[in-house]
Amino acid sequence: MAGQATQTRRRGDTRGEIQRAALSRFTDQGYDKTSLREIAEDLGVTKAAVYYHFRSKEEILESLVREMADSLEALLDWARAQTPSREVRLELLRRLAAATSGGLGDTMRCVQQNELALASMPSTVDLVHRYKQELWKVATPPDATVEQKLRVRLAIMAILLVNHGSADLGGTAAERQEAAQRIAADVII
Amino acid sequence: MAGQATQTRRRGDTRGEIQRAALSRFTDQGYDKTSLREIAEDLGVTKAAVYYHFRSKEEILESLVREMADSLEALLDWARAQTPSREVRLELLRRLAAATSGGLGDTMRCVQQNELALASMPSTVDLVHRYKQELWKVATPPDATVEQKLRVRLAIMAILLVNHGSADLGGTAAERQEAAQRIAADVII
DNA sequence: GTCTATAATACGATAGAC
DNA sequence: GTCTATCGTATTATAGAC
Repeated sequence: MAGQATQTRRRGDTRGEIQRAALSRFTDQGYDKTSLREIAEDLGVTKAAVYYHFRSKEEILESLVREMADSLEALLDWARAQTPSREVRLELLRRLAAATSGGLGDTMRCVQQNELALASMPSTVDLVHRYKQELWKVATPPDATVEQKLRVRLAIMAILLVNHGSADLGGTAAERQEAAQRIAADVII
Repeated sequence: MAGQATQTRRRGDTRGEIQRAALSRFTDQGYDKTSLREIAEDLGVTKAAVYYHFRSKEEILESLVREMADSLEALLDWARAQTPSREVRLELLRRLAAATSGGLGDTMRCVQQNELALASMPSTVDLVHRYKQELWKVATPPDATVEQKLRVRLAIMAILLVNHGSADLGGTAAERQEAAQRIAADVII
């Protein structure tokens, strides 16, 4: 998957292609187990070419994390502009599901899968942690108890969970998404 | 943390010490980012000494996975001997919480944190996958819908979630555990 | 922008002395 | 059972030609 091996080395979006190849590899085999040689060969260039577009391997992952942060920012901005209520929180979860069905979902999955690798990257550890906290915060009632906070986190996990893997649950992707929304609505106070 | 740096190189449980040091390192920094040199130095020996007790780095992680599997087996055996009912499933979750409060929890956390590294280890990928499925299976009603299956997985996640990290939820560890049990009871049909 | 070539380093793993 | 010493390999990253 992912690559295009040979030929087709004509387009001028090498930087973007590197990001896409890296996203795929990082998600499937992990950041540590992915070498720059693999990424380069996926698009038919050499390692040195990759180093023209990114100063380091870390910087590739960092660029993906920043894209995720930017996408999430829009969602957070919307939520912060609302008056907190249960209906707003449920709408936030619906919007999160919609957003993570697209490209944002792939990046979030990559970030999630490589949480440990990111934890030892000074340039991104704070960013990842901050956005996780922010998402929890806007989805949680202001006066929430410990149990209510935990409920919110589980609701978010339900949404994110069905966006990848989970095919072994059976049913279609749409059915799984609807099930996750029902559970989220049920678990949130 | 974890280590004892120098001195104290007297006891005859080097194999166990290697496992403990590896468990700690693998959990905190990840399997890939942990070198055998680090593990060896944690207990004040050399890499070569580690290779006397384990044939490879993989074998260390493998030994931890097998210990986890053995601990889980007891839980699964109990569950399989019961007549499926909601009360039995809730009791299973209580027993899971109790088991994962002890040493099993540390190993499960390590396995969870290194899911991606384990996925590329032929010797353990099947074992991990099998035990995850088995745990889901015994906790799920025989005729469960997609939504009910998802609910069971979330209940299990709630239990495992509060067993590590989650300190930022506030409250004591016991309070978080009780909250998780209440949510599990609430989310399970 | 992409190449070839290579430096510098760290790793997993082994051999053989003690 | 632990040591010293080392092998072979792969990696990240750089220098300089084109």
